Amino acid sequence: MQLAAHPHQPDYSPRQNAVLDCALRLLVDGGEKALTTAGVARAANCSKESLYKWFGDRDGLLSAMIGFQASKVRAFEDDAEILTAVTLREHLVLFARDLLEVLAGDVSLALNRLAIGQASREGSKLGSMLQERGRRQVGKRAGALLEAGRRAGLLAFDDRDEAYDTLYGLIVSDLHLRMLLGEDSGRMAKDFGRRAERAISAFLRLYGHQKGSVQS
Amino acid sequence: MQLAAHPHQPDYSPRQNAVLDCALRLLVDGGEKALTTAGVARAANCSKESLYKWFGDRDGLLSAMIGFQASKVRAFEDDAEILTAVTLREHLVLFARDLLEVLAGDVSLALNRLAIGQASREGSKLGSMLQERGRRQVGKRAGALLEAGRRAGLLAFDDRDEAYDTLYGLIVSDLHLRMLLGEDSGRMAKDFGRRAERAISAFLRLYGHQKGSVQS
DNA sequence: AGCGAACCGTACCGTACGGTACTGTGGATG
DNA sequence: CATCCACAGTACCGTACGGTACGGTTCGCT
Repeated sequence: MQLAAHPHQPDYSPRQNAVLDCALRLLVDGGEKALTTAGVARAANCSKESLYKWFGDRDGLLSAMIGFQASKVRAFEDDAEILTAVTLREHLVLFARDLLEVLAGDVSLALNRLAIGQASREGSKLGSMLQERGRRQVGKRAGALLEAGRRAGLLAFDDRDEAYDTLYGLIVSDLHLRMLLGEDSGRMAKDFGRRAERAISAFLRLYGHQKGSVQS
Repeated sequence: MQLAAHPHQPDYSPRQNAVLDCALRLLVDGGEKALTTAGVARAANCSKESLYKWFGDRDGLLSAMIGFQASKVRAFEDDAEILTAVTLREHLVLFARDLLEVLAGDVSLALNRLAIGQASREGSKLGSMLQERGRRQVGKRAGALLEAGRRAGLLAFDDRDEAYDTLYGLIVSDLHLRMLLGEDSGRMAKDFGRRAERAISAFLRLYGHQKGSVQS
């Protein structure tokens, strides 16, 4: 039998999605402080009563926003093509660039700031939600890529999670945190290409199976 | 009269430092939401009026808290001893462990959450303050270590900042962000040793001079 | 046309917070 | 002892927000 596409997700109506979109825009522009129920209602041309009817309370709205945003990221399945040393490198670099651009996105930054702000009090679940919906998805794509590279004899590692952790660190380092702290993300976005190349070169030197290191 | 030790820092009185300590404790326990002026005054047995007299307003209090906490981290100057491949590795592993433990500290986590939460609105300056006081200090220590390693012929790199960026990424990866998002820092703290060893091994494979495999 | 559900707009309530003003008090100084 | 000062404690004010209630309107259904 066929399972529902998103069993865990309430999957709101188009109207409600539009409201969530407005709420996200509001959050991006003004931070969490600007995300008031009255503000969302005004921006989305809906009533506060409807907000509470649809999302329960403010926390419900926040959770819905995260779920909504996560539902917009496409799975980006890598088709199983024949990997060579060159194509693997290309795929890795592409992955690195995509990852950096996702992390630098203003919506991503705003949601991460929101979840981090709520992480202090117990039982917020926003952090784990973002972790689950965000990083796990990205990690799955990277994991498949690494696995394919190993099957093709191009990569050598024992623990896939460990290799992915190294890959992630080489690509991102503390750049994500610095952007979260307010450093201008647009200014550093022009270095993403060079950074991705650098990180993948290092990763391949660490985990590549061929003897001589290759670089472009 | 004796000059102040830190010209850039207001350098508050002992009483005010005690108040800042109470405020930090409050922030660690309950997050930013719990850090109210009335709460700080109650916890520190002082009056709100004194708080405003000493720190101006709430933002001044937050800045003072960051400055106060930063003033407590010691510079940790590495003495210029003769580096060998073994001692360099030991120093790097020690640095990695220290870095991880600092990042996992509850005060550090709370302050980073605070700064990130304030980063959305313009002109907060808290993020850059934390960046300046925190990472720059750590980076200076690491930079000196890397430089010493290069002078001793044990490391090979052109750009010190780039090498440090790689080192940082290998050590921390997304662990800092995950802790900021609420993941239990205590549970993962027991892996810091293994993680530090792993990261330094990888770093030395990338930048070590004893074997081949070096290029720009 | 009649009806009811969904919903918008707004007014309202309780609360909590940032910031200010006032009063009392202990302690130093002359 | 008289004076001054820094401070604690508290009461107070304006505001803003989360959440609720209610009247009016649209729209689909019978």
